[in-house]
Amino acid sequence: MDEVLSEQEQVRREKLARLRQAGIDPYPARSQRSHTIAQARQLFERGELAGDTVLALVGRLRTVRVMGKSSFAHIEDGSGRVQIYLRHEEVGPQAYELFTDWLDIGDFVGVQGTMFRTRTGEVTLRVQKLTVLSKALHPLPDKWHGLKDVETRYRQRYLDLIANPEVREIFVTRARIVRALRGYLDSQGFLEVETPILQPIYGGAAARPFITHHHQLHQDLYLRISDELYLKRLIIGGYERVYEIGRDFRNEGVSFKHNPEFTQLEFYEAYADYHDIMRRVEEMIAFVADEVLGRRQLVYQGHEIDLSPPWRRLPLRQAILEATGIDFQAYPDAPALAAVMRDRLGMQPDPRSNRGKLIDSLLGTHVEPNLIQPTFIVDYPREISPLAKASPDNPGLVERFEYFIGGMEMGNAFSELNDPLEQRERFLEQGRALEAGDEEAHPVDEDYVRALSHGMPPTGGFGTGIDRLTMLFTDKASIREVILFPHLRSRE
RNA sequence: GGGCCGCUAGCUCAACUGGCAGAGCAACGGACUCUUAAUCCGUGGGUUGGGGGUUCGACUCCCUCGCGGCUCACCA
Repeated sequence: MDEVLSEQEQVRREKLARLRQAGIDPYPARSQRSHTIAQARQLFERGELAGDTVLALVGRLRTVRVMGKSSFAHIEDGSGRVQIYLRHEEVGPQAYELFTDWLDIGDFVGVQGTMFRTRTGEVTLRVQKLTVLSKALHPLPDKWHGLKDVETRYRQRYLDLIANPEVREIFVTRARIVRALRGYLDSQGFLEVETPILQPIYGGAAARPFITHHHQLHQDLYLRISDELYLKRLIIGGYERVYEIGRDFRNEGVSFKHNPEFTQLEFYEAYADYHDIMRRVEEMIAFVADEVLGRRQLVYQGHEIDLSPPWRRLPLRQAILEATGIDFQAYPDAPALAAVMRDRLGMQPDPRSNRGKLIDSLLGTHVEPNLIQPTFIVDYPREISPLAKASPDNPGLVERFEYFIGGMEMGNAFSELNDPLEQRERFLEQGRALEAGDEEAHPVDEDYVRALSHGMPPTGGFGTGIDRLTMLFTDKASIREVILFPHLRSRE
């Protein structure tokens, strides 16, 4: 493998070789650390360090200022940054030469010394001993402008994290959101479970799956598109409250709010209906806001949003009527609805769409972008909701809601269909759609129907995208900003 | 998949109507014992995303391929 090295890489390789010639291991296994940088600063600033206390700190060199026989630099560890100060007469000629000639910005070092304050007041470690912990062979991005190239930021996220501290914050916030969700659900008696990612039949959402293969079993398997059908089997099994936070995979287009793999929270609650779930969801999200932000108001893409319950509940029919003037109840079949969408709105609906899909596209194009404040859109068409219980007063609708914040769909829920015979009928309807070319229709899942036929209590279920919640809480317009390693096309 | 925009030194960006590819940071050499985007003097560094074409001459115009961004379609 003939690597073409840039000038700067060549220089660093030469420094590496010189370190080794001098008997210095540029990649030692062991390091000495008495405090994190944040701890050291705190102790010093509180006056809790005797002036002669020697601390051992570690970190990456981020800036270097050599001024003849003394030098300043900043090192950074996971907790923060601190300035270090080296004097030739204090560290000796060998260590001083190591610092000025063989080390570079980006290298990891260990330093031992005492804390003091410079004339300008900056807390600084006066170095007595300096060691190399890891030599970097590639230069860091510009110290002042950082790393801006979006493609490099995603492909080499570590550089993004090094150069752009605010990016590090995003993923701290993401972890806190997940922790808060767990905290809420655990406190409410939910059991966290893990269900299969490799599934013999996919289901629980309208999406094309990724397909893989088990060689020994000679069996095609699907990466799950949702956790739903397994979690409901656990309700059947007698757990009354279960949840799972995990990765789902959908073989669909990539966009600012879609990544092929994404993280979803789903929970299922026996003896709850979709009204109960709405109350729980608004309570849960408000709890997350309290935990993560310390308040229930946030700004998303310039919109001030208040997450305080109760959230608005708006029937889908009314939402579409208000936004478009079209009452979908007045159009009992797909061709009639498609015609009015064309004539009145100038839309060009896919002629293969069923009525439910047409209604859903009206929601997506004319309603969703304007749902800035938290809103539950309730009562969806039956034909796009094969796992939801029918509405008692309107057989064409189901007890389902989606919730929207900041113009984005954040999650989906319903009173779960627990009539096994009706469930089989719904699957058969889906099967016909699948055969007719709807690649996102559900396949028939007889094993799930059998599970239902052993009896599932009335149950409410809910799913929400962790990635989109993180977008909301970090004010990011693109899902790639909240996924550490978003999917990108391979190079070559 | 369609449309638009972009890709120039390790990083951030320039380069007029087609006329010698440049700056700052980083790097290298030198000066400098309280600097902090250190400063000062000097030096090197380019397949201008890949390939092809037009032209006396291409970063610039044309074709094509790759990757990315935005957007539409699609997508709970």
